[in-house]
Amino acid sequence: MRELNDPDFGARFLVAENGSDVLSFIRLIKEGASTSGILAFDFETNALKEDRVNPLEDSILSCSFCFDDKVAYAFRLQSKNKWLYDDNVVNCIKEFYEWILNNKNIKKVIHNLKFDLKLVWRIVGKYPLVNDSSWEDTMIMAYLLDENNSVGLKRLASRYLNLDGFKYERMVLEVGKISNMSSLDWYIVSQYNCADSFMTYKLYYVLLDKMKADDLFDLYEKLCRPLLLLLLETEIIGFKLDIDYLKQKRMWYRDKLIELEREMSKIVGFNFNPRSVKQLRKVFESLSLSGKIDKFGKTGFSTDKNVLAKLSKQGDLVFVDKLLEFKKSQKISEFINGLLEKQRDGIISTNFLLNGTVTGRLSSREPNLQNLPRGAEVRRAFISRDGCKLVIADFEQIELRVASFYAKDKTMLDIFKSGGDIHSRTAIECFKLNCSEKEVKEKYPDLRVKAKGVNFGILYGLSPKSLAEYINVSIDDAKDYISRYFYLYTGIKDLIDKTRSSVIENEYVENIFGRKRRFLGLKNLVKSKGLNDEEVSSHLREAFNFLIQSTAVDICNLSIINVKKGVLENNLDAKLLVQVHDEQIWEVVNSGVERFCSILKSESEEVIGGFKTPIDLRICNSWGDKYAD
DNA sequence: CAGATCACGCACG
DNA sequence: AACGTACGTGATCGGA
Repeated sequence: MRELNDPDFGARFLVAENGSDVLSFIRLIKEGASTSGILAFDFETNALKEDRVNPLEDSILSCSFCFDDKVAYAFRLQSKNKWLYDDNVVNCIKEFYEWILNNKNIKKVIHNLKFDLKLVWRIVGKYPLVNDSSWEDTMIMAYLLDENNSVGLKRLASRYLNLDGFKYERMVLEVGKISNMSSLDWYIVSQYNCADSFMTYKLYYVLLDKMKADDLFDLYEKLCRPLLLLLLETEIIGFKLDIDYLKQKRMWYRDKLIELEREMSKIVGFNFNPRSVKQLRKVFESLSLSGKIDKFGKTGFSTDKNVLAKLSKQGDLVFVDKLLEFKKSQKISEFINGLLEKQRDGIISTNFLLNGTVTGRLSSREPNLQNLPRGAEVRRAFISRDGCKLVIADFEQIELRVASFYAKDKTMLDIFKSGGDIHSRTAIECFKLNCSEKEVKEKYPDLRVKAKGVNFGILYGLSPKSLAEYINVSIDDAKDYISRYFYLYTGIKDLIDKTRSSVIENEYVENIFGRKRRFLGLKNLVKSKGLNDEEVSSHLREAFNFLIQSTAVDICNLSIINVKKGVLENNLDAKLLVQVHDEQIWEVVNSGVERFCSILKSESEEVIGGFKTPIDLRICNSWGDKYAD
């Protein structure tokens, strides 16, 4: 055993040097954690740089533990995915992690919970479920307290604890000069590891107090923590892919892109790379098309698909259409290639971030499963495992419903209550249509689409100018439409005004679940620059949109948690595979599908008492089935 | 010459 | 610019 004390931290950092040290550490930690009721822990893996880390594959180098503010323990685990100890010690280590998993009387505190629990899963093959309240994530706690700043452990330590965790990072980098931890001096890594679990331990109490003071504890306990554990399962099990289909499509698109490239070169008269904006501009010039483009970026005129679509409308331009086709195929093939690269044994697993947005939405990374192209082309590859179905649920127009809920707008509430068509109703009012709601869809489908744009645009805080551009009318007409909209839905207008004045006064907005979006310094900004300043109005738009977007997504996520709890209570086998904001996909064993669907309905459609949020529910074999009409 | 960074474009709700 | 995201590609630039 070696002692690497840190006077700045005021703590002892103890490092095991052999198997018997490990065994005695385990005894001490069990004893200490049982007494204090809390255990912070942290793993180091072989990748130091955040963007290269993969907890399902990287080597698990070491772990550290801290159960009071005096001492932290660290011991090594593996090197190149091989255990460093004999079987007896390895078994004790595994048993120790099982003990941690099973002991619900001890609070386990981790910075970035899902990451470390994936490593635990690799070691013992188990993970905690949604209803286990003995796990805490300081990263998510910090995020709820301050969505505007970094939630990195070192930054938090300096912000909240006045500790310089960065010094260890500097030491590690100094010794290593590279980002691969496995080649580093072990004692430096251990010190670093100890510092992490020590800081996590200390941070927990500080953040807990702050959360309670800020009324965020409920949101954390009822939503964030269960969601973390639920998504842990989602990420561990992954989504099954039809690999043969994807490989076939990859080939098909490879040929198609080459062919399109050839055809375009022939028209233009020289070879060029259609993926390059710079080369594309030259091509446009040589075809005398550049003069018709009125959209510009920092480096020249735009060649994006909207520009191309405009050009295409002006005349019969084979080249432009081929380029549009090329861009679309190029994009799809990027998705296909990405999936094939990242899948393992036919399973694709994403990483959901709970702190990836300022609105409480999740984000999805490596790969992003929340932005797959609509339609069956790519989504057809996402299939259920043998003996299972996919149950796909979509909340219908949840953001507009949330707006009507806050606004208590009678007109809008009535439309939703009676199952009316909100877009048609808006179209009638804005465009002075003289027909019934039902007739709009048939008689004026294009106006209904525009009204849909208005409905969503209002939630984003759209201006007359942008509306004018969007639906191609004069700014005066757009102004007229907007005032008609607000005349029809008076409550929405009031809600927007109320939200604006309240965010200026308080410098934050808060939704019904207590989630906050903070705008520090807004009051002074308004004072010095006025309400029409671009920065100010952008904050005000964001504030209103936050209220709607955050509430909608909190409802969706709470429904997921309720459904999963119902699944466990009823002993069903159903696992969430992916969440795309207002869409959830579950994998359900055939025999339980019917019961599952009724649980899903009952747990989703009234998350807030008295406020209905209906869902559209489908039973599918693949994600693409949704689009097969 | 590998790697970081920017600009662009585009996929989703 | 009408809110919130992730990411692949090409071009460019400066340091090993």
